[in-house]
Amino acid sequence: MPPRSQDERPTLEDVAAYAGVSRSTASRALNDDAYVSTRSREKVLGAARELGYSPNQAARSLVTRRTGAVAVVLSEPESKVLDDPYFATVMHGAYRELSATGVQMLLMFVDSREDVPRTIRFLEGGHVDGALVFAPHQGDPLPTALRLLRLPVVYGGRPGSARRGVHAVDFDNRAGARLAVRHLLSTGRRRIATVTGMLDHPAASDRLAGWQDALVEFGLDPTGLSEAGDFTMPSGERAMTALLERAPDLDGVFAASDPMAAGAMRAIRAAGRRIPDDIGIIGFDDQPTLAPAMNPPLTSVHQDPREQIRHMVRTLMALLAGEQVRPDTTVLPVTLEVRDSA
Amino acid sequence: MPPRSQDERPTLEDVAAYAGVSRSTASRALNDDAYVSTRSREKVLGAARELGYSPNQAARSLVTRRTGAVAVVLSEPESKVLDDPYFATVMHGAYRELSATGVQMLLMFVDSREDVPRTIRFLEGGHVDGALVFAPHQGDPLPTALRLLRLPVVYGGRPGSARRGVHAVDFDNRAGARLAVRHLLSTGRRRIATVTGMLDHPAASDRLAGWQDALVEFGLDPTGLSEAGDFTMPSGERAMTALLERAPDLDGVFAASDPMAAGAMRAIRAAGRRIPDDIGIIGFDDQPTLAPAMNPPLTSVHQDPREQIRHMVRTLMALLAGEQVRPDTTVLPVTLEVRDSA
DNA sequence: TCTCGTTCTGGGAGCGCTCCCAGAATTCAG
DNA sequence: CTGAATTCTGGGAGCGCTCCCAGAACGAGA
Repeated sequence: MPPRSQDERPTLEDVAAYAGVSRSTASRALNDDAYVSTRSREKVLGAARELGYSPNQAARSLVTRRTGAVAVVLSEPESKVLDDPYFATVMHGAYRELSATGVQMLLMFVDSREDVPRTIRFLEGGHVDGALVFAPHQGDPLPTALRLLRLPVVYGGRPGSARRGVHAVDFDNRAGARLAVRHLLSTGRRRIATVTGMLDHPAASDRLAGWQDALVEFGLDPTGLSEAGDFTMPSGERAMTALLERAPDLDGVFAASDPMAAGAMRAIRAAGRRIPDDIGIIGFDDQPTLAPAMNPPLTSVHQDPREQIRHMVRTLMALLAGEQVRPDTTVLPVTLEVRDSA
Repeated sequence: MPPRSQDERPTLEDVAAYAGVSRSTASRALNDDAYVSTRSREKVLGAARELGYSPNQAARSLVTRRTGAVAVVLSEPESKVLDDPYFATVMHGAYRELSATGVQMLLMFVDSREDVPRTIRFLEGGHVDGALVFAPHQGDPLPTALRLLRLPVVYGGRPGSARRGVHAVDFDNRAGARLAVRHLLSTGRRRIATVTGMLDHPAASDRLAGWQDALVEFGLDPTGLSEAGDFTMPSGERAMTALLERAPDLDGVFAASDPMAAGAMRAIRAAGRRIPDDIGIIGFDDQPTLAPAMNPPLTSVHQDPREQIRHMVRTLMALLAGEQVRPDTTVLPVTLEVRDSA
């Protein structure tokens, strides 16, 4: 064996030679397998430290057929990902949870249909051991495509093209909406409208359903009090303007997202109505940069993305460990964060 | 060679056999090397498509000593990353740019000093070919640690522990601040305060310097009109309250971030002053979810993170291609987005 | 026709690791 | 003290790929 030059990375062979043992023993010591004497183990660990050894991941995964990496896939149009701090939280949380288990995180964005084949090709290319997927839209082709892969996948949120038999971790959007509307009702309001998100989005339709639940259970008629937005601020403003025109007597609004609530507030103000005196308003998501910064601070339904990602990672890890996990959707609770807007 | 079972991934050998050529020829065809006949190339490409072949990245990088992956490192305390849509934009932009050149993106967060050794170990472990690093704090140990690695690195923003000889892409924070203050001056305001970010952050001190520049060049005295915040909303409110107490006659504020501007607005309102009538206010970053959503919509210094990441990726790619790029800091221009707050 | 240069092809080696297996060293019971 | 069980070790094979090199095929010019 030729002596290895200074600036080349040491290999397992080098560590073994330095420790005076064989390659096999060195490997066993470093991966703490059984059947290694304390003496050898210590020599190997010492040698590794001294030489600054770090295993070549490529060589390792070539033989183990494991990459030690997991993909986090965000299937959302660009604007959504950019504007929504929820995704930043998710990414950060995923990183924390994954790196705690020694797994690397690969980020992938799927902006449009054209990105799907590339993404599939990558995922089936054996670059990752599993995937955490956020693909909330009804028509999203990704979940269908993923079905055909033999790759462990856990979804964040109910996947739009939801078939049975997938692992998913969702928030209780419906209960959250009920919570918001009941709070408005409890302050004496009776004409409560809603601005919905895109209804091909399960979270949006769940929130709409929750709003309706609460009104109906109180004996109120929801007809004509719902207007569609697309989760963005301008859409909230537009929808609210329409609602105010249609039902000038309304005294409460539940917006299915915080930015839409912000838009709605502008419309309300433009119509010369006061918040919360004339109209109470509640958002959803409790975005930490937005909701408390608004004027007045926005009452909003709070969810914990960190908790969601923790569940997702735990499930994926169990799957990777070969455990037989029953495919199911875990539903996480949400709470109401009361501020000044209602 | 035993026949490969249905559910195993095809290898290059399989593709070659299917196409009736050798492994070498198949490899050349797929990597479009020179010296492959059109006939063979077509047969190989057809076989690959038919078998659903995708190369084993581990095997490839074992021999090429290239991983085809780049790390994006965010060295910021958790809260900052969570709250700042800037980072979401950066991540998304980085993904776009990198995947366009066929490079995978690995995300890493460095929340605290304890994360540094783990990060270094990973980066020197040969998992990635290079790194894009955002490490803005003065005392951040990461840049120093990275110096010792033979790994191509490009910084986003002037690295805090800035030594000469690194590649970096920064925004013109100082000019941006001047722009903001000059705008306030142009509307007749003369008592213009500033709420700064953490001053161990180069961007914060540059913005402070720009504010001072503009006042001094106009013959005004900046003394006593600056108060430190930490880029967050509560800190903006606190700083503004202090400023109003100290200088009740002030008629303009330049906040070094949008959330601080939001906080400052609350303080101004709490003091019974009107925006922009009594006091004009300008932020920095032009956060798309925040600035236009505020009441009144916030005038803010606009920067384009996408442009920054594009530059960074381009530089890193040149470095990886072995080009001799002179280490230097590229400074990108910023503009003023005028809305209603000033 | 034969040569020579060019284009193209296939086999072998080897990247750094893990896993298997045979055999050496050690322990322990009888 | 012997023979088995147990613990430990080292060498070989091979993961799937790229790269090198020798040689085959194919022209064009003598």
